Amino acid sequence: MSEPRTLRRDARANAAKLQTAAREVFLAKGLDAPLDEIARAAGVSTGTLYNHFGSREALIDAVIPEVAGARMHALGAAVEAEATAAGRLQAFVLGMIQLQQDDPALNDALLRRYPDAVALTGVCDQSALLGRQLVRDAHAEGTLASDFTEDDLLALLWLAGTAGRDRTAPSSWRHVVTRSITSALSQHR
Amino acid sequence: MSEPRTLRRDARANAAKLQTAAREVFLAKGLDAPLDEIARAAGVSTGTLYNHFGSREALIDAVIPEVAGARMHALGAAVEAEATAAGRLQAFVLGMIQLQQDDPALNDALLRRYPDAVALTGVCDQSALLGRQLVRDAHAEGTLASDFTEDDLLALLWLAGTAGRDRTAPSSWRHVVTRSITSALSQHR
DNA sequence: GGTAAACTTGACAGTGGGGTCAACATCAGA
DNA sequence: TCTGATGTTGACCCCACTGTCAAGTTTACC
Repeated sequence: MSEPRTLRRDARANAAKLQTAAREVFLAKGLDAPLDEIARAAGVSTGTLYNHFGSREALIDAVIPEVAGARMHALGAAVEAEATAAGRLQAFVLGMIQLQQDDPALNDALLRRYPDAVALTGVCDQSALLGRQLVRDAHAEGTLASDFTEDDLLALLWLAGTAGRDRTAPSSWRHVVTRSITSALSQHR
Repeated sequence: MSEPRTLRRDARANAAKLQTAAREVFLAKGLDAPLDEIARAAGVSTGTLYNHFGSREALIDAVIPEVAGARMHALGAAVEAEATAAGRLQAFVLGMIQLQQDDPALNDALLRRYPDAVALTGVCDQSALLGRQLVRDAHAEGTLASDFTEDDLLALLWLAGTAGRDRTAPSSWRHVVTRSITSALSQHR
């Protein structure tokens, strides 16, 4: 791969089929789905997959950032709609948790399980930055306990993501996690 | 295995070496350590390990409940020493988290990663019962928010255990988790 | 329609674990 | 000391997955 700038028609079709299959399989099963399965779903051999993408990370990067970006964008809009910094932070946290639960791939992305997927990592970095900003805003507004730090927010989301990945998690992990943020938000003195 | 009630001297020695090795390796690396490694540490082949114990679960059960029981017992004593139900609950949570962090094997046990290790599961059940009782006591005492349930406590410990297992966990997960219980304890109206 | 370049295939090797078994070794007791 | 019951060995098979490559197929262009 790489030298010829235009792919042969069949090759282009295969690449497209692979991307479609990858999107589906990744979204359904998470970013650690067997590449085998993606190749099979695309009706192509694993060799072809490697020929086109060379690594799991590259395949992820070719497919997931777009989806993740769109989802994050939508969440960003919902967050903006809130009137107060406290409201925005809460909307952000609940929205992120929702995204993580709905979509194993996004969850894996946010947990940074594949740091070599650079494009995807970029999307996550942005969302982390947004989260940090929301924490700062809420602090400035005086509606977030000052000992709830930016890192605490990221840890909270990490916990939620990790719990969401694990089928053996007791279901009330949600209570525990959300209590942590809501209590920090209601302690505005 | 099984019919002869007295093992040959060398066989007994091997079983003992295996138990010692298993204790060490399990405590150091968690209950999912390769059995290979345990056999090697005992100076014995994997066949011998299987000959004596037949499965990972059986080996775990032969070795870990004793340690786990002792640790839990010590924690129980420390908890008893507290004057109030709130104090006992807090001591229990912090103590459990400490145990989970200090000892991957105990952590795996409490997360019930090997439910077929029945003896071990028994020990965990007991500690769960103690936790539930402490929640009920604190509710009765009026020092624990009534929407913090027994299941919430178990979920909290599950979260802590899971975070502790994962080297990629952001370190402030501890803040997040402990805030959840401390806020529920300080909301006694 | 023939040919070279581009592409695909699938069998294969590698990894890292679980578990088995026929052949070999050792022990205990007569 | 000899023998058979008891134990042990480690090569071997299994699984699921990653990644490679020589041989075969298809396309694009003359």
